Amino acid sequence: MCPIRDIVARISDKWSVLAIYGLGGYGKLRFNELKHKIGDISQRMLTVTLRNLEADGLITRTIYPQVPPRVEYELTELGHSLMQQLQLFAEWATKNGPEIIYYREKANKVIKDRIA
Amino acid sequence: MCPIRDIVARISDKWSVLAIYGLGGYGKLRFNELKHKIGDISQRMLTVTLRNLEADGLITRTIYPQVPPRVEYELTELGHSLMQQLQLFAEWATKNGPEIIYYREKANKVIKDRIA
DNA sequence: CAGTATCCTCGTTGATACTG
DNA sequence: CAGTATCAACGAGGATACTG
Repeated sequence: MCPIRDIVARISDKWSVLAIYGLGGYGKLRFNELKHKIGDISQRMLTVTLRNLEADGLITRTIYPQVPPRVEYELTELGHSLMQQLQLFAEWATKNGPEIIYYREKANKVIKDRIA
Repeated sequence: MCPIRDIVARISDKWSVLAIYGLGGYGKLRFNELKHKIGDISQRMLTVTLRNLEADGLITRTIYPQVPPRVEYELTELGHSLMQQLQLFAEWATKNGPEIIYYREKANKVIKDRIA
């Protein structure tokens, strides 16, 4: 319905963000290189995520007809634009994250106290 | 592990964003007022979402000891700060959303063509 | 190497019913 | 009014095995 809600849904996906960050920070990457940068992503989810990002015009997928296969992923201009937005948000999170964590732990403590 | 990832996870939640937007746009709101603004959220999910946001110090929850009960929710300063970040992102989405939608539909078309 | 195909689990969500 | 409690369903996501 709402277009913004639609975009946010795709963007807010954990794996999408990590993939974009990976490509944004290192430029062109092969499948397993990116997988290694992200670390704890399954092969399946990386494939799905990359296909979605490609369908949205955020990354390009270049296949080199070799054996063994070589596929490289890279942010498009649109992808870089999004990356910059994410970067802005990351700065906010870095600055305000500790305060949120502080409140969150304080709330947890209350719960623990109730149990005890 | 990563604190940013942690914050993003909470922020990227669909209902959290909509609740923050509701409170950001209308100021102080009662439970059912907010529920109505959001529209398609279940009572349960609104309760859960608001509790989480409260625990993170993003909103305040004020109970007025009356019958029937009256509870008001409002963004904290931290919540407003986050709201501004979301606003920035919304602007980006408004500007670039159509392009993403365009690519996405084009990709869907290809898939449909393959099936046909 | 870069996937695809399958299965299976686990968490999130929604519906429903009840309450201070 | 503003919840809480419970349950059931659904789908995202992980593990594994196979392939061009």
